[in-house]
Amino acid sequence: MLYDSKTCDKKWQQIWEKTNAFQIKQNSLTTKNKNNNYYVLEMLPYTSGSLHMGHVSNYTIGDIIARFKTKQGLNVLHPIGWDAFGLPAENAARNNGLHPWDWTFNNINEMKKELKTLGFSYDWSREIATANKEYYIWEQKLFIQLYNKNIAYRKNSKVNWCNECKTVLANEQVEDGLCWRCSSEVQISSLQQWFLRISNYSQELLDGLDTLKQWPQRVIQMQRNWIGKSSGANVVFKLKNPTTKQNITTFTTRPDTLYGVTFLSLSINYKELNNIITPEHKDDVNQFIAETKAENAKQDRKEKEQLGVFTGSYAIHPLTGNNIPIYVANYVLDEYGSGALMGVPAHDQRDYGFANKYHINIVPVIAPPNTQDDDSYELPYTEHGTMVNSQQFNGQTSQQSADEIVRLLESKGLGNSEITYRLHDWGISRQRYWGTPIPMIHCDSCGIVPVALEDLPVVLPKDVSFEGDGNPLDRHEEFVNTTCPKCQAPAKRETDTMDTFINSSWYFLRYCDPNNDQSIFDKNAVDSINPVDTYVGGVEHAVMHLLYSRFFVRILRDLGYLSFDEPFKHLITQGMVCMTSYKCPNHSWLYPHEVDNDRCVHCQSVVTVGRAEKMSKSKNNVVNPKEIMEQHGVDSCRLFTMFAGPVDKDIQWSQEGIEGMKRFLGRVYTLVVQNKQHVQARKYTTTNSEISNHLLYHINYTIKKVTNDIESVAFNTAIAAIMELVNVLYKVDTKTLTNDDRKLFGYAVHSVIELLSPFAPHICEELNEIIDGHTDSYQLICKTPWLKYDDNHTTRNTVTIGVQINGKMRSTITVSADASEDEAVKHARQDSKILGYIDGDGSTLVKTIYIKGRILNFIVK
RNA sequence: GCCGAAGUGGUGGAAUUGGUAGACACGCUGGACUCAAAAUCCAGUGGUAGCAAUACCGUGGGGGUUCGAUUCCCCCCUUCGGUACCA
Repeated sequence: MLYDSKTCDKKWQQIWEKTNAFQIKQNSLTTKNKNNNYYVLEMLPYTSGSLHMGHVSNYTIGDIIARFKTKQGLNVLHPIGWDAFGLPAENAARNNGLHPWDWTFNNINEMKKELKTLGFSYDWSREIATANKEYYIWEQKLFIQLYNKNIAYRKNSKVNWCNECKTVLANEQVEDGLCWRCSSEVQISSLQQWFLRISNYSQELLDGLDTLKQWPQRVIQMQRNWIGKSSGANVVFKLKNPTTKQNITTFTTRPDTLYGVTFLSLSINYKELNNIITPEHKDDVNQFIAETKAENAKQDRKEKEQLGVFTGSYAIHPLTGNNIPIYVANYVLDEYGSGALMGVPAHDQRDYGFANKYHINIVPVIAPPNTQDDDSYELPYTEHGTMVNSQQFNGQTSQQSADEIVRLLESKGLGNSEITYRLHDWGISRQRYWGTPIPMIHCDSCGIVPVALEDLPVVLPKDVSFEGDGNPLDRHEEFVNTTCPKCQAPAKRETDTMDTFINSSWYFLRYCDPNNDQSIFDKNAVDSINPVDTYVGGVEHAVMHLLYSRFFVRILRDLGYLSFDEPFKHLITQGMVCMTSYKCPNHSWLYPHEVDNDRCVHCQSVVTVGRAEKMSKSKNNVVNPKEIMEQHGVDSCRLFTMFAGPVDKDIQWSQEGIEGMKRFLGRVYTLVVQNKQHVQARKYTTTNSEISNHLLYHINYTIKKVTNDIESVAFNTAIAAIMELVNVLYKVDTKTLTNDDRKLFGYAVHSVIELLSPFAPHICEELNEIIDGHTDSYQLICKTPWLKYDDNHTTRNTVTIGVQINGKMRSTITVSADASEDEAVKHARQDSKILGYIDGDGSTLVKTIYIKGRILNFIVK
């Protein structure tokens, strides 16, 4: 190895920093420059303590694009910051006695140091941390505006409650229905909490998905299903012996199946339930409810058997007047629809199972199309078809009948058409310390009153105690006790803080104007470079973070802060970095370096080698980026994570793999340094010699391939193409070349550095300096323009195509790229193997299929 | 459970959108260089049979469409991500 990655990495990182190579000028963020501005963003890191390989791969993807777009002449914004609020900081405080503030900012310092040794092209002057009051003041101001517009509101909602710890538990803190800390049983209790009306935007968030042409289809699909629009109808069932004035309203997406309703089922929390159960069924139903609640608290997501119990009451079918038994069932959701379902066992899988179990009637009302009267068909039949057993609708198609049945119900006042969404309002209250304080005050006489704007920010106090139960803010007298802004009477401050997803729903806008202390951000600056052109992050954020950000941009738009609809134009979701785990029978999980030849280095026991899975500290299957950088250099590591596979797939860490990358970089270094004179004398010329044509093809083909592959985020194949070019250049014997061809060869070698520079920026800067450092025109390679290609030289003149007999590969022929079918057939007929099949005994050629440049297929009989 | 993905040699992966399966790497084998090793360079490398030419098999499993399927359709298996208070 001729070059020393350690000193080289550091040298260029310092030069980039000293020359402010990646800072973008604030005055360039004006809508006049919109076409020349480009925004590359990676999801902001949570301040967990140290970087892991997932971060490295995430930020490398963004960095490659940022460097590529810069070389293409665009004005690139590439910022970084910290997602600093959240539960883990509070857990650290309880476990280690470290204040969340200290824990978080120590972590930021450490991670920042590590990030800087990776040489990413960040504009560090725009760094933000969401736990700073300069950041969260704007969330508080916004919250008050949303409260005044009735987008923020309070309602009762359920939480996991641990009676032992006297605290609300996150879902993550509940294990098998038990508190993770004290293992006591978790209760579900109800609290007044703050919500944002994201449901007002359900339809718009759904429609917006159609405009996101550069998002992965799977993410679009997940969001679409998450919003979960269904069109259908409300159907009202009156009670047979009314014990309450309330009718039961059910929601159905299939009003066409109404005549097949043979039971109703209610959720265990149905509000009128007590009035519906008959006295003789009370004990059964109450026992069932208790069992179901216990079962639900377990939170395992295994398949649960559909269970129910009869209430003793009957409803009246709105069209037939039949008696319909009413059940309570464990599979009815109370958040969706009205908490009541109409059961149509003949045409719904779940209802069918339920009816069979409890011996309820099954009445088919839709037959598959073209079914004869005496045909039998399998139930449940869930498709559309022809109406049967449905009075005047018999014989019609079910699609047509659906509308007519709804109209009939409407005329009787027993139903209406309705659109529902699965998406429900966003609960943003957290009964926790480490978050943005919700700027509200509870006054005995005035009720809920927003904090006066001039009193913002409501600063999160530092002097809190984590000894004791619940939210530390509740015990902070100074914080809690305040005066009502309206009547000046003593009042209590809201102690709930905001969900951290709020912090990450708008940070990308603040980067555009991070130091503004007059306003959340300058509208012109934000409009000049948004939506974010390329956004890179994990697919685990497909729904929540990415949906909340889309919601926030719409809120801000409607308040006049910006003038676009969608936050992210192109979304790249990257996979996880995985690693094999090793377990020793005596020493539990081992680090990779504790394993030698599948044996534990401590006790020589044979270790269990697990499948590669997400790197996690608990399994010791982690590699520390810091050590890798020191051992192998930044560029090898970047190259490995990008070469290991497509960016959106999980990659498996491998020691051998990174050594291979190091070897490749060594080859590049040697190639350039050994041919220094030719590269310095480089010139793009053509002499029409064989070698000249050969080089021209490879130069232009590779530039085109790498350019297109970066545009389509296929970094693994881009790197492979550069490797191929390097292999080709190694085979050239420069001694036999003419002077002109040698200059072209120099150009080819130089193009390797240019093309590789977004991927391996440090070594390419070094080589660029070795070649051109002494010249007047020298500039950093991160600033030199991206290479152009000549499309006349990106394809070969001759191609080798396959020759098939009846679709089976039998031979290949080499013909000119645009050879006609006749020419190709003529060539193939000179091949004795082929000839044997075509003109062999008893075989006749019946058809020839020729696809230019691809395949020649003879069909013989 | 529900929603969304993935499955190709010993390994990671490639395959211009239905057209030569295995590019590029890792590993392995052999060779060159060396007193030797490392490093480097060169060559070979899907499986089975064969000295070879070649033949057959082969993209998680089973079926289908097609002259031709890793690619399109149906069924199944396994693994992973999300599931609204982890971020």
